[in-house]
Amino acid sequence: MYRHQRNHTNKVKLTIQPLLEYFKNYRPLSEEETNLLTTRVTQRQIKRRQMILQEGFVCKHYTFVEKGCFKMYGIDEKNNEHNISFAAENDWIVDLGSFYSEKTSKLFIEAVEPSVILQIEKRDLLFLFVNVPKFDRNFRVIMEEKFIELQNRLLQNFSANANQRYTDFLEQYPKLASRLPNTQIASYLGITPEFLSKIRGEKSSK
Amino acid sequence: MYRHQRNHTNKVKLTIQPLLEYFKNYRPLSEEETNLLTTRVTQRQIKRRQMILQEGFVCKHYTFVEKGCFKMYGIDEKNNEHNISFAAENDWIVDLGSFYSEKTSKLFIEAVEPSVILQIEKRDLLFLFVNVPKFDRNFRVIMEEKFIELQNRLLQNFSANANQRYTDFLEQYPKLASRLPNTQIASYLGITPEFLSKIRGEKSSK
DNA sequence: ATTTACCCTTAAACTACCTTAAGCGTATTT
DNA sequence: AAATACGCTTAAGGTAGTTTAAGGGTAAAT
Repeated sequence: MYRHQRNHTNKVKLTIQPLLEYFKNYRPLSEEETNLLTTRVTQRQIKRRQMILQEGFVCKHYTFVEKGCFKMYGIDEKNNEHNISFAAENDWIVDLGSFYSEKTSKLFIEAVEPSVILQIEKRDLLFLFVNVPKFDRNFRVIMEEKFIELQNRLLQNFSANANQRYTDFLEQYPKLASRLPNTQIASYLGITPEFLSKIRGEKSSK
Repeated sequence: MYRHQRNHTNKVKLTIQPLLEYFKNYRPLSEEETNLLTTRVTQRQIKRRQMILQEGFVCKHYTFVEKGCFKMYGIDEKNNEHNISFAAENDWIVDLGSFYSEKTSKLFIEAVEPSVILQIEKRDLLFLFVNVPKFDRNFRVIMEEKFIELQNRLLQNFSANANQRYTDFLEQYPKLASRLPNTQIASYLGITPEFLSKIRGEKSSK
């Protein structure tokens, strides 16, 4: 009964372990660094379809996904959603532009599954960057990885057709592909759900 | 006559000043840090259309543009070029994925103007990251900025049509727009030169 | 100085992908 | 348990952008 660990907000008993494990892929944190981090993150339980960022608001948190899955998307003038990214377990999600500039975001971040997250506010993250050089190091590497991923995606969007992009998505993110509805995948690929359905029909008939 | 400062390679007399000025936008380098950097960069003069990276080779250098302009692009199976990015004065250009993984690149980096660059090799950059925390800091911030820029571009490619994208490009990069041929801009926008020409015709007739 | 390569444009035929609409099955909410 | 919203599919008609081809202008290479 997780109700027992809930207070009147959506905060839950803090377990930072997954984040520490995650950092072991980079430069692992010392005990002291862990303590500095622990006092500066907040753990939250998020319901399906709950938004942790809405268009018109400033993105106040850098979010680490412990459990569940999120999508970040923008809405165009015809009211179509366009998925910029997904984030499942052990991944980050944030509108970095809004977070640092403190300007209102044009994006939404929404849970596609019931989720548990760790959040850091800007002042706390800056504190860590200033006082723990290892955070500069780790986040430099993390940002480099994210940048490479994003650049590959951009190139693929230019040079491959929808069928190719879908095929490659299935290969590259099999776990995401199996836990997300096709509508969400279509939006990520930059096509309509109807067209994805057609592609799927053609593929399976082969 | 710059011939006097050239040796048998394309190296020229080292002037690192523009890079130091550039770092003043972040955490400026001390004299000692400047010395460490200076011994680890190589300055080169690059001719128009000369390539500093070709598909099938490992990207060995992190490149800072002192003068001139470069494009990075991929070629699809129909032999069409797709411009991923441009870099003019005081900007970086590198296939980050290939640079760090040391796997062969799928990209080309080519000078679109006669250029002067500073290049750092991987072992030297890693040396700087390890020995000068300020480099971790500066490149973390640089990567964050690059990531934000790229993410905005991806979103725009999904949510705006070619006309919009072209209009926004002219606004956002007026200097690039005036020094690049339209064929290169079309490739960056993800459309054919013919279609860009049509868009331009429609715009100017208004 | 001449040649060659590149750049821009126009236009007609073509295609990948979108729009709209409708029907059906299955989660989710009440 | 019923109602509602969501997800997937099919299909017809529409549009943004491509392809191919051709001509003329300008910059680069020899």
